[in-house]
Amino acid sequence: MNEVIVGGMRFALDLSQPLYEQVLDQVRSSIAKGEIALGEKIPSVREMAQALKINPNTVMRAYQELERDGLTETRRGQGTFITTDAEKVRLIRYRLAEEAVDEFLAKLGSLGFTPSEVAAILRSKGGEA
Amino acid sequence: MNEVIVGGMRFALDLSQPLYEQVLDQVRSSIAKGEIALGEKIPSVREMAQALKINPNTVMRAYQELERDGLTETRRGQGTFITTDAEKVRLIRYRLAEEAVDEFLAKLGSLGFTPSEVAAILRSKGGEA
DNA sequence: TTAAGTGTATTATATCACTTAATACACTAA
DNA sequence: TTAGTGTATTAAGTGATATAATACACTTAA
Repeated sequence: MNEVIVGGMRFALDLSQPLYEQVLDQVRSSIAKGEIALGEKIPSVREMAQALKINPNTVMRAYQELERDGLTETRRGQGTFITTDAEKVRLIRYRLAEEAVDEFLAKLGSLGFTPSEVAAILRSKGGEA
Repeated sequence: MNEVIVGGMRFALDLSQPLYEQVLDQVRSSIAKGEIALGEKIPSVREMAQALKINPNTVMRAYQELERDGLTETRRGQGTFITTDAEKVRLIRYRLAEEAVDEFLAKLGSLGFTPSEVAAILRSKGGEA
């Protein structure tokens, strides 16, 4: 398994993807799902790095991207905090969903599947869709 | 644009992805869509490389992966040909679709979307879904 | 037999993204 | 003052990707 729980978030890092992306995705996912309360402090760069056994610079890269997205606010000397703007979280969550949908439809389209065929596949997988 | 047509396939290479993957995806897509007839010969490694202005080794890597997937058959001294096994093409096409669906559902799930919400987003995008 | 065109293999080199390491600085709170 | 924050810098290493230059085995057709 190799799972680590830090700041209420579950990490299972592997080598299939850049580490900073995995950290970024996990934190973003926790925010989007509302598993972390707005305004809450997330683990410091050093604490996260030590817990995940990766370099602080790698954690920094993930944290900086979160701030660029507006999902976190960093306060020098204090730490990194989830934004208190619920609307911002909602918008980013929906934007990420749209990107995933577009990418998905493009990929299925490149395989020659029509929209109704896509719907049929989805029904056979995810329950009702 | 920077589009190139080779062997009836349209290529628009960029730097967002490995070149060999882009070549692989394009050829595979053409096969899956039936834009290339079964048993048909595709451009030689050297011809493709010259047309796309990339290294023959890079084309080779894409062609070898196609053969490993069973989508092509290579005949030393003759060239690379699309498989004549329609069932094999059908299976691989569906396998790729399933992979895309699983990845898509996982990503939306990590953002906290329920299956019905996913369906709603799809309806608002791709027509009916 | 020869020549041209196939797939294939090898070796070397270069570049880039990613990651680590070590260190230092600015700021905040106790 | 001290410990814990975010942040910046410089150096180094690794692996994937891509190119370059050659060479070899095979097939086809002249």
